Amino acid sequence: MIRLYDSVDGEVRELNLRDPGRVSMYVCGPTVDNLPHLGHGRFTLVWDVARRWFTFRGLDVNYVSNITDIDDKIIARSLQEDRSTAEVVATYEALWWEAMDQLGVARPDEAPHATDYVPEMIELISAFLEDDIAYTISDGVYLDVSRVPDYGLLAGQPLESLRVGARVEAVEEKRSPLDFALWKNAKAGEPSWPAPFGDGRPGWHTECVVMSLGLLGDDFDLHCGGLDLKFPHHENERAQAVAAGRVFARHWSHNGLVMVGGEKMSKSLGNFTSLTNLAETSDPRAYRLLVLRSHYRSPVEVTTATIADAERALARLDAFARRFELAALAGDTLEVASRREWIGEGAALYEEVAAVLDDDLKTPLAVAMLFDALAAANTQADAGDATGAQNLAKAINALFGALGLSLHSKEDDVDSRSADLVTRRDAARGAKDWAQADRLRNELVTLGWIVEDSSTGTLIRRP
RNA sequence: GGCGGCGUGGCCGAGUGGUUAGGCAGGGGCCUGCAAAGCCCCGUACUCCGGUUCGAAUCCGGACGCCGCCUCCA
Repeated sequence: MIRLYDSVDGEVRELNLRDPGRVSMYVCGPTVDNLPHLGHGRFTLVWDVARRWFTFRGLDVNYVSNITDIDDKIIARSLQEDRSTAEVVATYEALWWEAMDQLGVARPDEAPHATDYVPEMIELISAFLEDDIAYTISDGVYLDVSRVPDYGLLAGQPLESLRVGARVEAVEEKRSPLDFALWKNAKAGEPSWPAPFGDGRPGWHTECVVMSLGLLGDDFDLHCGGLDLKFPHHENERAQAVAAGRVFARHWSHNGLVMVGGEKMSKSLGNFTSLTNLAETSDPRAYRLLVLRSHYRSPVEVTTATIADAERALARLDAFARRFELAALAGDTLEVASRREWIGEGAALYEEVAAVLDDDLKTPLAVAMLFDALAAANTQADAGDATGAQNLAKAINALFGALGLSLHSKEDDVDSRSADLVTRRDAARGAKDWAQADRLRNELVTLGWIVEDSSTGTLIRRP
């Protein structure tokens, strides 16, 4: 039984699935108008972990996450870069998937593009106009939120208090400042699609409702995204579904934001670090570990210091993997618990970790338990209980793998010159010729190796 | 102004009515020819003021500070 916080109820409750054993989840994806930043990294990591965990527990997960490929920002970028919106989209979408691969975020089962769903959006908007739920003004078509029962459900506020808080009205013709654009009339030089209510392009809130319902069907299980999308984006998605008489998401879940210097990281504040830059300056697994060590709903401060902290913790995990010769897990294939062996203390560990992860994905607790288990396995091995330690180590590896974190004990390619130096050093050490052994060690260090002595002789690895 | 959330040891970051979260850093020890790496051990913290309680960092009230959303944002 999986329990998860629901953003509408404001409490943790059992994940009540439409079809038992199957999870349909929709995660609001990026607008590809710029380099993906750490905030995007967090939401993709958080929901990747959720997906992996559900799968690990034997649920059949259908994971859909969109790519927004038409939007004001994309148009602005195409003007700025003096090339077509299609080229802008191609560039930044490629960078997006590259960043996802580097983070070890598994590809969604489906990654729909907004522009592939324009006919469906037009159909929906036409129906709204027919029912007078939407209205046309000079620059486009808007949804009349007063026609939507329970508008404000996600915001946790009634329509009236939202209206009071609404900021400067951009379009005075709107009936209410809260009414939002379903369709934006085409301007010269902008991409547009023909529609009975005028050529133009879809508003942001319309694509997600069409794609989520289209691919997952009515009453799908889980709608996820960053906390900053809760209102108005998700509110407006839901408003359209309700207005169309469709049953929308059974559960809503939102991840906390990435903070930098106490402020939210965002495109609009311009205080972002790109994932591309992160991958260049650190082991991408460090960010996953950092994300796992904070609860998904909490804000997390990401700095070079906290990333470096995670990298050092990772070094310890890697050393553990080397000691127990653990297989590298957590690739593109999602792990499933039933395919692994759980023996002795490993089985007990799995029970404990599963209990906290099933309960609102308490990854920080799970990670703490895994570190405790790591120390226990080391102690057992030191005491000579190789079998017990190995069982525990395998479980630890499998559970980190379940969360998408690979403890890789990868072998570095050793060139013949280095291999020769290793052989000669072992010979020198055998002959207790310490001066020669130290000289050979220095040579290896100069070649960029970390040199370690072991019971089987000199070991070298890359930093 | 409305709604939501937060304030924990040097840093990051969990959790909880009374037993050490965990990681990193730091200290000690083991191993080692010396190193390196690794392993083991060590921290008694919870913004402030009241209250409830045998007992609160954990519950309640208040204060102060901070953050998010109400505008595009993951």
